[in-house]
Amino acid sequence: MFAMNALPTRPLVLDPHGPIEPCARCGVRSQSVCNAIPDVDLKHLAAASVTGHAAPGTTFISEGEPATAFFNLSGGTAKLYKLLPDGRRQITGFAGLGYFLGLAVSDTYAFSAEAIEPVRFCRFSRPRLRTLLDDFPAMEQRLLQVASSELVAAQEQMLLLGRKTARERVASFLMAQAKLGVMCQMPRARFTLPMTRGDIADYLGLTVETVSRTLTKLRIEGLIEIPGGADIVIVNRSAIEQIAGCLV
Amino acid sequence: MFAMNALPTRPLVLDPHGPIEPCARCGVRSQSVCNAIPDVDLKHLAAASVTGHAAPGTTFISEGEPATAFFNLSGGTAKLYKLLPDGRRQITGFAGLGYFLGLAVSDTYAFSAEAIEPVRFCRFSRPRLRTLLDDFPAMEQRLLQVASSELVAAQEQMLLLGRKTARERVASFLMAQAKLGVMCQMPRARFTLPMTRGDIADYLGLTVETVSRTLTKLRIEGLIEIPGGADIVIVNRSAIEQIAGCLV
DNA sequence: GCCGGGCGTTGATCCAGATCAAAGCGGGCG
DNA sequence: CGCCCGCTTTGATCTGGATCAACGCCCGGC
Repeated sequence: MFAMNALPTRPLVLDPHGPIEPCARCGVRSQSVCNAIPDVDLKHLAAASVTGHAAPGTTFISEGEPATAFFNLSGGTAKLYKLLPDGRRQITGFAGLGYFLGLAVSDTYAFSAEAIEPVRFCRFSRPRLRTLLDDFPAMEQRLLQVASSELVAAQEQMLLLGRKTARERVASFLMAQAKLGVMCQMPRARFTLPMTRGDIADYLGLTVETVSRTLTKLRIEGLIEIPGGADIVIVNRSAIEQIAGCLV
Repeated sequence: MFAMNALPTRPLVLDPHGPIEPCARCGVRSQSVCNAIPDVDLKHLAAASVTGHAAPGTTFISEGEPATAFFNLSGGTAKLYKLLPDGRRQITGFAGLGYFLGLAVSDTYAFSAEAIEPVRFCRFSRPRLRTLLDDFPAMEQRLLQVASSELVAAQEQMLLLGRKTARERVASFLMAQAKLGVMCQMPRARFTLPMTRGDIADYLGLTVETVSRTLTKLRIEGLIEIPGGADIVIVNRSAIEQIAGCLV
């Protein structure tokens, strides 16, 4: 809950004698809004959603289309973006494991979502989710938690887009990627970027050329290594953090 | 609710025979999350909050400080901003009537808030609000609605900051200001900006000079008029909308 | 093996907006 | 009333990142 105590995280260990239901065996339930539903009620959760998938390059949510459903990612990564009429694109975020997609007040999606790695998801129709939320206020509470933390992330991104230099943006991005999925732990020194340079550029409000040049510069300075185009090794974490300009 | 039907808006008309309580007489209840609380329970709402105010220039929320309370604005306007260590500032939004402030997952505020017009607010301590939300799930639902729409606005602002030109940013800003508080109606052709050029610059990711020059250019082109420094008249709305690049 | 296309890098040049500088212009206060 | 200070505007110049251009690499299809 926004600034309230976080709900306890459900351990990944599964009860082998428990019900054999999709949701009970879901590996990402512990990381998603679904863990607000108690085990005994998982059948309602399973009944409210259908699973699906999207191949890389596939757009499974289109900005402006009627918002008929919500998605909960159970595998892969997607990019979320908005377009200007002339094709300029701003990626507003990358959605990974457990990410809940589709929060929107209006009747149409406010952004598009395209898979960049093979994506698997649970799909909730609007009425189904509404019913589910009415039955399980804890899930609504969890959604508010999620929305609040995304809001904080969005504000951080506004600071980046409005006031940081290219160098600071790239450093911030690298630190954020290093910390991905490693809650409350040391950021990983090595990781693989699932997105292209073009995606990074559209996320950071830069051009491909600037992203490439900036990464090269950091590499030449010995702050990072780039073994393969997509792999990054943070050699000097504190320097990158300092360039990033704040915690992030 | 995110993409669900909006809750009915409570009419401003007050029952003269109703209870004489601060919340019952609150002029902005109809526009705030408080209207999720039914009339008969207003005494709980009133008991959970205390009113306060902040003079222009006063910072009443400081980024990084312990998040001890939430605020609901009942008068005036505030700017919300984040700072970089060297003083660069990004205004993430302006909070007006009925705006709910303080949504944050962590224990500290993620942004600062400073009054730009005399601000009046209701202040909820965290435990009090938690109790209130547990007692009135409808209010939690309303908060999720609010958070979702702010998220959409934040994404729109990311598009602006990452991909729009100065001219497009200023035009978008003017359209947004024209539409402020005029839900589902025609935007006002004339309005007064409560913030300085510097604030606008820090909101749009530009400098004061660029904001000033861009406004002057729009004025010379006959698209707007600027009778006093703070007053704006939209002369050619469709042209401004077109420059803004999309609905906004 | 060869070809083609997407991605990434690097170089040269350009320009929108930043920076530096200075002059109006109110409006509050002594 | 007049001064002062903060806001705004305008002008001159500079520059970070965009744009334009070209090439290398990898990989998948034939």
